Amino acid sequence: MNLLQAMISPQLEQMLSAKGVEKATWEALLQPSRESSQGDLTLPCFPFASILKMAPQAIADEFAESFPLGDALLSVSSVNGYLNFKANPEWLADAILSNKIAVGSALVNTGSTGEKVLIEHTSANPNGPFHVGRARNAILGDTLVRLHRLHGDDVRAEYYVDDMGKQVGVLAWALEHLSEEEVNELLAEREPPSERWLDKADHQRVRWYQAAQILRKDADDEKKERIEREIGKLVHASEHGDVGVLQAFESAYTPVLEGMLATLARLGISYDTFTKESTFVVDGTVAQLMQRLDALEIAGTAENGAGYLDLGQRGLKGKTEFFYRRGDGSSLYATRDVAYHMWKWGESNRLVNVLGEDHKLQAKQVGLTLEELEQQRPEVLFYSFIKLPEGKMSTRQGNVVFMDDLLEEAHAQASAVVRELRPEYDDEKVAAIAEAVGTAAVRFNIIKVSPEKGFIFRWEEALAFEAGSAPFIMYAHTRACSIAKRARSHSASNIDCPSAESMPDGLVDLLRLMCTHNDVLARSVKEQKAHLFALHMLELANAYNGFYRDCPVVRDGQVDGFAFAISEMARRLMRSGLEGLGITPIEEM
RNA sequence: GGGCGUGUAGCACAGCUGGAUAAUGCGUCGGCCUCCUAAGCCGAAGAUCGCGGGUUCGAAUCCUGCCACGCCCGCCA
Repeated sequence: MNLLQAMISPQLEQMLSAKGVEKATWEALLQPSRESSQGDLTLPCFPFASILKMAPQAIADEFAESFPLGDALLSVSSVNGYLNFKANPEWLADAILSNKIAVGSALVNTGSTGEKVLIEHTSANPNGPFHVGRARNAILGDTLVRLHRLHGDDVRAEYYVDDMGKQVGVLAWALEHLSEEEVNELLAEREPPSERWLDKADHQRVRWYQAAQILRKDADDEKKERIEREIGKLVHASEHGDVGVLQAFESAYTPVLEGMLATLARLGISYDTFTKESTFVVDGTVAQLMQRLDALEIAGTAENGAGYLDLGQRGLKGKTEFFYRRGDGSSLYATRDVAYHMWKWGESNRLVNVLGEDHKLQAKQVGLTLEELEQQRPEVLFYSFIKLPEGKMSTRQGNVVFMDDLLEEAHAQASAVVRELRPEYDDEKVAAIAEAVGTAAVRFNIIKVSPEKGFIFRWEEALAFEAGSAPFIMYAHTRACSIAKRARSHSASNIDCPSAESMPDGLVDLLRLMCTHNDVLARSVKEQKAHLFALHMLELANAYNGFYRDCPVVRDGQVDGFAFAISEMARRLMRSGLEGLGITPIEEM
């Protein structure tokens, strides 16, 4: 609790330095109490024992005895060598009601922190619809974008469009050379495409891509060779910046990308800018970059003229050669990525990338190369893949759960719940609630676990609507909304803060939690850990439910001005926090 | 073989810049709707923190060895 920490630190410093304990030795030790029953901040006194030649318990006793309480503290106690500081809830209430807790907005760039952040996420190859595995990137990335905005950073969400190279080349080749009948025949053994997505280009065109992949693997040798030659020619042309080929690629993938973006839009995910990979080839910066790399001390040349950096000299273990130019002189994906990052550094002063764990080595190579060019490396958030109980998801092989299908299913199940619980709602209202709840549940299920944890997708977990899920937080928010609606139609008493002794637990817990809200957000953004904030939002909702239980706002036609003011502040924090997680804060459900 | 990551109650997951009785959800068992939305609230049971060493006043957290799982080790993207 930074609010409290700022209050007691000067006093602590004075008392400890008088005893000869430097600030550096205790500052990091003062931390939030583990158990809320213990207090709000705790200082373990064990490390001081050897300096002061006293038992930890005795040190804690002495400080507890002499520490001045002032307005902010309710108590300072000594337990087993720990010094526990408990905030006075009256002081916390005052801090909350005098706007010391920032509510913020996840939807607009206020730039109040002065920090400019460019977050690149998703950047999926535009060759087919999003499956749940690929969507983890977008959900993680978009949540980071929103949390940074909520925190007050000036954020730009960027999608790097892979508009050249093999994947798009295969798609373009297939659309050019394969008829619908051929595609259907090649995919005859696969599950037929869903009727639902007949008019969605990502679902349609991916079949051409899949059919081509089958041909590349299973056709007779002569045909295989011919296909590889044709695709290779396209890829080669694209990598040399052939404008005609790049345009053909673009018309092949654009409808697919649009379909993918439509899926993401349903999840509330959008981008500020799209940058095409080919940009840096066409404008010559990649060629310039390769010349600069050639001149580096650690650069080397292979027999066929290919260029590489020996990153082993910079500490890279394992395979130390990083190739940035092929024997034919063309660039590689990673080379273009270096050029892209150099450009990005010109656009922003903090770079964050969201990448799958399979990109770890590549990101390291790009990072080391950037440093070699006297640039900084970006911050990277890696995530593990989402697997199906049957194994890994793969667009190529077709064993996937499509995001579009998951969202439909989520909507349907949420809809069934609303109809059962609120039979009085009309169809339109049910649909709106079901959409908000369904998409929120899907997002939250992914965001609440830490990214490096690989997890297995299970329908029943993705569609959980109970405690521990998005609807739990949404529900607490609707409670606050309905209280507000009711309170506004009654007369209210003055805002008089009750005495600390008369406050029920539910109120105290909520006050304390609200006072950590900004701390958690700051840490979440600093460390790029969205799940910390997600879990905090669950706690906030839980605390609001406790407040709801213990503190009636409207009683006997009279509004308790203080309780209402606290409820309103909690409602605003829940609202902006929900938006920060990409959840629509609906007012009824 | 090498590099990186993960391993915490039946299941899932937090904590991992060392600090008190390892937090939470699902599931299980028991209680609460004449009272601001019960998608809720209250309570109970359930954990050799993968295994073995080490450092420390103190280890789920740091070091080390081993085991299991995942990802990577292309002049692919």
